[in-house]
Amino acid sequence: MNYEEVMKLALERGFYFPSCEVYSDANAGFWEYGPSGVGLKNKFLELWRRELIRRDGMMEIDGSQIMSKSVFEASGHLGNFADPIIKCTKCNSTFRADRTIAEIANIEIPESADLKEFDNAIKENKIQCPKCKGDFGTTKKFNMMFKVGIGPQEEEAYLRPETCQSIFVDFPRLFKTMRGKLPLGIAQVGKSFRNEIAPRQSLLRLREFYQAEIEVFCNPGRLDEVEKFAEIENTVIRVQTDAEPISMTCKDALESGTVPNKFVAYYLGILTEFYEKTGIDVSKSRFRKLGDKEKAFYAEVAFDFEVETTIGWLELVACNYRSDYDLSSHAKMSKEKFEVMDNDEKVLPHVFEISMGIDRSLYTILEHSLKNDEEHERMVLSLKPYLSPVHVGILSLVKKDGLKEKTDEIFLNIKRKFDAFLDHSGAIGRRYRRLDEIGAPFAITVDHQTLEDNTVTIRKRDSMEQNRVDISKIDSILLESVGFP
RNA sequence: GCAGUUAUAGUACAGUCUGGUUAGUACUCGUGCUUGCCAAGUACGUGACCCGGGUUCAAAUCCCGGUAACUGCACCA
Repeated sequence: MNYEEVMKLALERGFYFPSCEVYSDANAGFWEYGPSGVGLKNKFLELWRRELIRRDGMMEIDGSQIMSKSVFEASGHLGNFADPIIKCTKCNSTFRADRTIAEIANIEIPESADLKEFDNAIKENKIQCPKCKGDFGTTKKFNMMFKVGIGPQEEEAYLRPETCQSIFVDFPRLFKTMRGKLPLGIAQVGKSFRNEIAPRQSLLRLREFYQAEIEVFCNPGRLDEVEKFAEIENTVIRVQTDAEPISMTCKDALESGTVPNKFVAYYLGILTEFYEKTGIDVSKSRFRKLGDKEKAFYAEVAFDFEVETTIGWLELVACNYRSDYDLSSHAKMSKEKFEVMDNDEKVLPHVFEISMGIDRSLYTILEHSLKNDEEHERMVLSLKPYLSPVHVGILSLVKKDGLKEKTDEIFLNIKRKFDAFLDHSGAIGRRYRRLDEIGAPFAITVDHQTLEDNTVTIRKRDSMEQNRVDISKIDSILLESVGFP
């Protein structure tokens, strides 16, 4: 299904909707999750924990969203996360100063240069607005971080633009107190904040968004000593270095030099296995190797995990080899020691990052799962059962003759074990359709025969097929069918 | 941020050009009846003119400003 259909479903069925929508001063780039969206998100994260965190023996932390100025001085975000920007005084269009100067006058000025250099270059080369030939105002820095004032003195601090900085600054304590050993993965789920110039397309470009980030700390001298590589060596990943993505096993990716070492190949492998289990069609995915100009300022090698959707390729995960960029800057700035012992060797670990955009992932899951079943005139959200916000609908065929009471009783018995939804009202078919749209894989229906022999029917969402089972079997059937793989 | 388009119930749309009665339709949603396993029928019901200002006797409708969404450009650490 396309973006519009997903949007309609999101609005009608409580997946997500605009924030503060009853007020006219609501800002762009802020959206909220409704009950169905939260259900999906929680289960997605549980899968993430199972498939990546626990599988790899990582630690998970939960850090502050507001962090001190020094953190971002060290991380480079105060310097590099800002673009030099020029604004046309006539038509108000905004341009990147460095790029515009390079394009028109063919002069390369690094984006971190003093702002006066840009102003001088504009003056000397008489650079004008490419759109309207108006004059430019002075160069300003636009920083994408939200600044906040702490306490009555309004001390300068920032909302984090990525969750991983807490992982870096917490690393020394975690390594010591949690008896860390390299390689060590530390993960975090939480919100990040970026003051996007043009937020667009609901969950796809937000100013406040969820990330699930993993930072794996490793000894740079041992990137090919990865025993667990055997687990994924035959896993097929899709890698794009040139024009088209190519399917290859992790082993082939490594041996052909497409991926630099076993360490990186291992994580690309388990990441692909994770996404396969979300129901996203990984045959439409690619790890796109980024060129020097596209990479983030901290990245040495970078692969973006992208998935094809009806609105084009979407970047769901950034996989960056950040080397010792972060730890060495934090060590320098804080004057703390970030080196650790790896066997007999003292090393400043390097970092490989798997930075996942949760909101975009959820959108992609919805788009890849939503099907129009024309034969039965219904929309079906074919979510993996373990990701569905509602596991099972509990329905009475009719309300009367004691069926309602019997249905209530069944609901009472399972509502704490499963995400169950009780529904008595309206035509049975309509209730099935509603459950189909929020992706509930099963519906249990109580009918007159239930009162006679204690059996109910279980309807499957995708096939619409129904089986009659004993009430005592419901628990074990659901347990098996909606459990995580 | 620039340009274009748009903004009416939960959703999709009509009405706006040409200002004037109780803002209409479909689906949805709620309650009853009916049927008794796939959006049926039936009756009743809930529910909206994006925000602010102006013009006018009178504004959903005209004018100005704002906001948001969509498309394109630019931006995307």
